[in-house]
Amino acid sequence: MKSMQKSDRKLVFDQKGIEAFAEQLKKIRLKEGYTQSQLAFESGLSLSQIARIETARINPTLSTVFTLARTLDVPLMDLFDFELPE
Amino acid sequence: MKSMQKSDRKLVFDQKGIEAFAEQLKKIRLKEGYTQSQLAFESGLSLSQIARIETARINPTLSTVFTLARTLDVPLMDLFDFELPE
DNA sequence: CGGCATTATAGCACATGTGCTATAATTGAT
DNA sequence: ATCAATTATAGCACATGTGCTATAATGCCG
Repeated sequence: MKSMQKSDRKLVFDQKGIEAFAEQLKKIRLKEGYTQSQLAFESGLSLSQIARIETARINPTLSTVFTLARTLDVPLMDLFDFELPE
Repeated sequence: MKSMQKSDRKLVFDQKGIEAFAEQLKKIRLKEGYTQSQLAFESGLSLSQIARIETARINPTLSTVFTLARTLDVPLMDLFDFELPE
């Protein structure tokens, strides 16, 4: 049969970049002294979402990242203070 | 009938933040001397997507933003060098 | 004004982000 | 090794990001 093929148009999922961000978030979360659970609660994001981001399973939206920055009370730039791979 | 109601769980769409980012992207795109069309072509993103981002109609993903930063050849931080509203 | 480039909208199909809930796996302290 | 806290996975439903194509609106220069 013909199917099960994925569409051929390539969507954007930058695994390397997403991993770099995951690392950065974790670093800052720990530095600011939050558990994933606390961060989830205080931000209003779901715990599963925090975990998925830190394990680089998803490609979060800007709004989500903005929420994280506000909750962690760090300048937005801090979350992006890393070298973007390739 | 009962429906047409939106789900009550609130998803994240940070209109203010998204607008601030839209502005920042446009500023940098112009400074680097790109038209939306060129940026779309060189990045591999669709032109409609670029327009939707700069008019703050959508909430882009990190991967999309990473692609933009690479194409514009600016450090990631530059795209986030603005004050996050509220 | 006319014509061209640029930007903005729109609608569809498909892929995926997000919340929710539950469960498993890992870690740390004693 | 046990117990508690923390982190990671999983699956569902729903909302929405993205590519594509086409068209409209705007800007700009002659």
